Formats: sequence, structure tokens, C-alpha cells
Amino acid sequence: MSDCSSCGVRGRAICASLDARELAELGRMGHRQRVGAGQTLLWEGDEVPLVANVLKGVLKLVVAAADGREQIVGIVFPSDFIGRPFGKESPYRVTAMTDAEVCIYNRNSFDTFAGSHPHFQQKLLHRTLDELDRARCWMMLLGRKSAAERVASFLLEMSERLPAEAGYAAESPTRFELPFGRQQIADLLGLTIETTCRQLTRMRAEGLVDLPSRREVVIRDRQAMARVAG
Amino acid sequence: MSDCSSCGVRGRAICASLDARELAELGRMGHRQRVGAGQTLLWEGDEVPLVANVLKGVLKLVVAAADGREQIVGIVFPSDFIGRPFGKESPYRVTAMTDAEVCIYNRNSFDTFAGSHPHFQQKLLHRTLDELDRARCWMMLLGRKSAAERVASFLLEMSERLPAEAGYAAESPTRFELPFGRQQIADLLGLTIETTCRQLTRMRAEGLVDLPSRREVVIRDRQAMARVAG
DNA sequence: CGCGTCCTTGACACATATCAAGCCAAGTGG
DNA sequence: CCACTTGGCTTGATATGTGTCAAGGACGCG
Repeated sequence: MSDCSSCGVRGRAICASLDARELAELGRMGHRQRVGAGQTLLWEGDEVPLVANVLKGVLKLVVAAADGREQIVGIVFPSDFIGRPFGKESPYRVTAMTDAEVCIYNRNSFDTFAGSHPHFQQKLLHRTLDELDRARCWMMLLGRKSAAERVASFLLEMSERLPAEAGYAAESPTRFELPFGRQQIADLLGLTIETTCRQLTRMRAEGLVDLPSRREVVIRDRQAMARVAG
Repeated sequence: MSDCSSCGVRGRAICASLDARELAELGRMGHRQRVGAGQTLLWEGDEVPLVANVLKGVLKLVVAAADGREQIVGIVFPSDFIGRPFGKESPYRVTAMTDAEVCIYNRNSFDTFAGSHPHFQQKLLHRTLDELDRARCWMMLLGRKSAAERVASFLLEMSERLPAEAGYAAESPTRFELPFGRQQIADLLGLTIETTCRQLTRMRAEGLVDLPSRREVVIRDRQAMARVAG
């Protein structure tokens, strides 16, 4: 059982639509859990019926082929929702990219709760629609964009979606720290690690970005970057 | 105002969750409309607030870049739902691939109706979740699969999703007619028309498929095809 | 029959993958 | 504090799959 009143994402997660009594009811059904970086919370085709809210950290949704190729099909941040409500098994793996903390619910109880709280379900629908839009834009990137365009698009999207860290400006920060390494950028962009790397090097050489350390990025010319993103 | 009782997809579309009284209410809000092949129902960034159900025909959802490159990010069949409820503009274009017929609703009225009919909204959520899963699997295809794998995956998916035409077996038909031409297959797979074409020719030469006419497909070796699909 | 559109095939170019080495930073143990 | 190791990153050389450009073929339609 979770103490929702102390929850860091209270107000941003789907739970925001609940009043005190409802929140208590849902809280009794869920519990917090830590997930270490690299640990997998949910396997594709998993029987385990669970859904969750992200409290802390960043997780990836991965579709893997039999031969080991991987494509990251989504990234979830604090206050985002994880899982496949309503009986279907998850078609993708959910793995933590950083140390994370999630609030887990049994899917059946969650489904029942959602079914009897329309406002809550509506929130879930909103989120799912937004996710769908994002996924579809990403399909354009994967299907039609060049390596340079992909990397530029990626950096711009990250600069907007990454939760502002302490010390960085909140709105469209120009400097941010990626929660993952080169291979994972490649898996996200549908490229190899080498191509990804070369593009980053080139962009640094051209003065578009600065890369102070492995995971830090400074966008030096946002406009030019947007032009490259296509 | 539509006559829902005579609707061809009554029972399969989201409206299936409604009783007679509710159906009448929704019916008063909607009206049928024909959309000719090639005609665009909805433009990306469109202000027109509408959503719709597909009654007949096949439509594509397209994301286009400034330079003309296009990526099809979804295909909708009869009983499928079109549009972006809850205030956001559609991020993609919706164009008919065949002569089609849709049942159109004003988005605001639709939102209000959905908000007050939880069962209906739940159906919408189910559909959206399914769409999202499908989109994510497609991302794997676009990001990581070879041309041969893409074409094979495409043919298999079409053989399952294409509404069975008269004269064809209903379940996973081996013979079917594509509702679109080579360029559109290419836009769907993130390939050029030439590459798509060559792969089809190769598969025919290898005896995997038969292509009796431009739009007809016969899968001759489903298992081998699945193996190629990766 | 002639015309237009879509499809197919071919030759070639090029972007990205692949293979292989080396580099760098952080950690570990002496 | 300094070798040494390790894992991730970067760079280079080369291969290859897919795109591009161009021509020809098939089909449908007036």
C-alpha cells in the first residue's frame, strides 16, 4: 500500500483526477517498487498482469527480434503510465534506463477501478492518444529521415521532454543530460551506434552542439538544429 | 442525422456498446459522408474539429515532411475510428485509398457524449490501446527490418487485416486484393517504390507469392513467408 | 489505336552497416 | 599514487543494401 499524499508525481500522473477517497482506494491496491538501472520490469508476452505509474527515473519500451535486433518504441518519464490494461499481454519489454521507482498495480484490480471511475479512465484515454500521436511521428522519422535528421530530431525532442534537472532551465533547456548511452540512442533512432556517433561528431564539428561529457548535451544553435531535423 | 439501425458496421464499431436510446442520441449528432478515392478527409494541423467512424472503404493516415516525403502511419478499415478527440488537432492527414464512406461527428459534441457515456469511452480506450500496440510493432519494422522482411511482414499483416472480400475465405485468406498501389506500399514500409517492386518480383520468382494482377496477391507458402518476415 | 498512368527492370551512386582498431574515463587493486 | 583493466565511445576502411536516375513495358481508358 502506497502513501499517495507524499507521491512525487501526485498532480501530474493519471491519479491527479482522483479525490481523496478515490485516491485512498487506489492507493490500497498499489505499492511502490524500485527498479535498478538495466533491470527489466516487464517482458514481452509476459503473463504477469501488472500496470504501473512511473515515480522516478526513465524506462524504455523495447521490441526485440529473435536475432537480437532491438528497437526502442517508447520512453517513459515520471508521471507516465506503463502497461497494457484490459487483458492483453504487453507486446514489448519494459526496462529501466536509470535507477527508477514505480507504483505498481495488479492489472485486474486496476481495470475494475478504471471501469468504475470514468474520470480516471478518461485521463488514461488522453494519455494513450498522446502516446499514439508521438509514436506516429516517430514512425515518420524511422521510415523516411536520414541519419542526420534523426539525430537532430532526437536532440530537440529530448531537450523538450527531459524533466528539467536541478540547475537547468525548465523550459526547453539548452543544456541537458541524456539518461542513456550511445547504443540506446541508436536503438531509438533505428541506426547503428557508429552512425549515431559519427553524426554527433559532425554536429559538434559544425558548432551545432557541444558535448562536454558522454551524456551531456548543449544545443548551441537551436534554429540550425531544427533546420537539420527536416 | 444517420440511421444507425441500417449501419453496416453496427456491432463492430465503438457504437456497439450503446443501447437504442444512446444510439439515437449519437445518431442525431452524426451524418454519413462519401469520400472518393484519393480525396483527403482531414489535413494535418487541420482546425476542423471532427471525428468519424469508417463505414466502407480504406483510408490512410499520412505524415508528410516539407520536402514531400511521406510516411503512412496507419490504415483504417470499416468499423475503425478516425480522429483526435479532446481538443488536439490531428497531427496527420487522412486520405481515402478507395471510395469510402464515413460517419462524421462534430468533435466537441462527440467529446461531450463520450464524457457522459463511460462504456463508450472505454471502448474508445480499448481501440486506442490496440492502435498504439500496432503502431509500436510497426516501428520495429521501420527501424530495424530489411526490405525483404518489410515486404513479407506487410503481406502477412494484410492477409489478416484486410476485410474478407466476397469469394475469399474469411480467416487469414491466402488470396486477397490490396486496396492500394505500389507507391503506397512503399510509403507504408518506408521504402522506395523500386525497392518494393524488386522484392515482390523476387518473392514471386522464389515461389513465395503469386501476383495474378497488379493488386491481387496469393500467398503460396505462408510458412516460408513468415520465416522471411523475421 | 494512342495516350497516360502505373509498374518493372537495369545501371549506378551513395548512405549506412559492418568489421576492426584505438581511445578515453572511471574504477580497481597493488 | 600509479599501473592495469574494463566498458563505452570514437574513428577508419570497406562492404552492401537501398536509393536514384533512366528507360522500357503493361494495362486501362478515351
